[in-house]
Amino acid sequence: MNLSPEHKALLDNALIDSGLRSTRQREQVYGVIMSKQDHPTADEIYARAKASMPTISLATVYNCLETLVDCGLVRQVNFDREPSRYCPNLKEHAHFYCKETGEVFDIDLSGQAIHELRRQLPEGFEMESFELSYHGKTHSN
Amino acid sequence: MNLSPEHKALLDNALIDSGLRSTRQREQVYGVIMSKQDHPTADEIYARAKASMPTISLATVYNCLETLVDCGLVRQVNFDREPSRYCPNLKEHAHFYCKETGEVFDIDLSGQAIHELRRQLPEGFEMESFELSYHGKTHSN
DNA sequence: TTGATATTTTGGAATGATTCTAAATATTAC
DNA sequence: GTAATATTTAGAATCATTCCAAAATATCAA
Repeated sequence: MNLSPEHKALLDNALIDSGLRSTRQREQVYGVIMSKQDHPTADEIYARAKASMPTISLATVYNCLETLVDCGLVRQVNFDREPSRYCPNLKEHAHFYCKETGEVFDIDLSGQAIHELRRQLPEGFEMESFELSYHGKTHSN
Repeated sequence: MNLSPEHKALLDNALIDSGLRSTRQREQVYGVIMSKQDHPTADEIYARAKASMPTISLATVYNCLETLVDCGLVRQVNFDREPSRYCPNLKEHAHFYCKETGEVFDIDLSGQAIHELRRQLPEGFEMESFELSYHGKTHSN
């Protein structure tokens, strides 16, 4: 729900650019993702979306998520073969997965680090994107 | 099949260290993975293993793969939510996934790059492993 | 060897995230 | 408003993987 005017405009423009329609459900799903800085699964997004739109279906949540990812408004993040998670942070960044709690944290990457990553690719490999995930534990202090 | 004596010893030691038994099936599956420098899925490993052990079952292939991964003899590699692949290369390295052909390539990482990756983690994040995968296209020349 | 015991293998059923389907509904352009 | 098109929906289907319980095998001690 409560999508800020900026996000609403961002969404509408992205949809129009892709020749897609603006719908209540797409707004709702986008709103759910933008309104909390975490990494929910489709099920979690479904639960949050239903809170203020009780008729939305899980299939629609999946449809909307695919649309949002394709439009570049949301990032899909996978850890091993666990259910996909969705990330509102569009900056080039990495993720840290805590084995103890299952929590996921965004990790900022320095320009130097990103440069170094690109540097590793030999001739003939044309990178379009990369995914970097750390696994481990977090100290609670 | 045809597991080299070195690999056979490696496997047996690793199994004993973990309190597990050496079986024909574990040897077979390990042999299949070590005998070709690629990134097969469980299905592909099953097909290759059956060629010289027609009675092996898919469930056993999955069991053996889990064992080998747990023993640290083989790496499990995931791209998005595609079927898991298995990698004989135990060096710390990255993967390049070609969107056009579906091929997977090992990418060596310099010590500097690995150091830079570790450097990105703030206080309180204790890394145990990382996964880095590049997506893009490969020039064929 | 020969059991006795624990582990492993096996085929088939179960699971669970995701995708598909086809009908109902909403959005857009005129 | 109406026609044309896109989207939503509930439920069925998919498919990689895991679970199950029975049969086979490996290990160990005598």
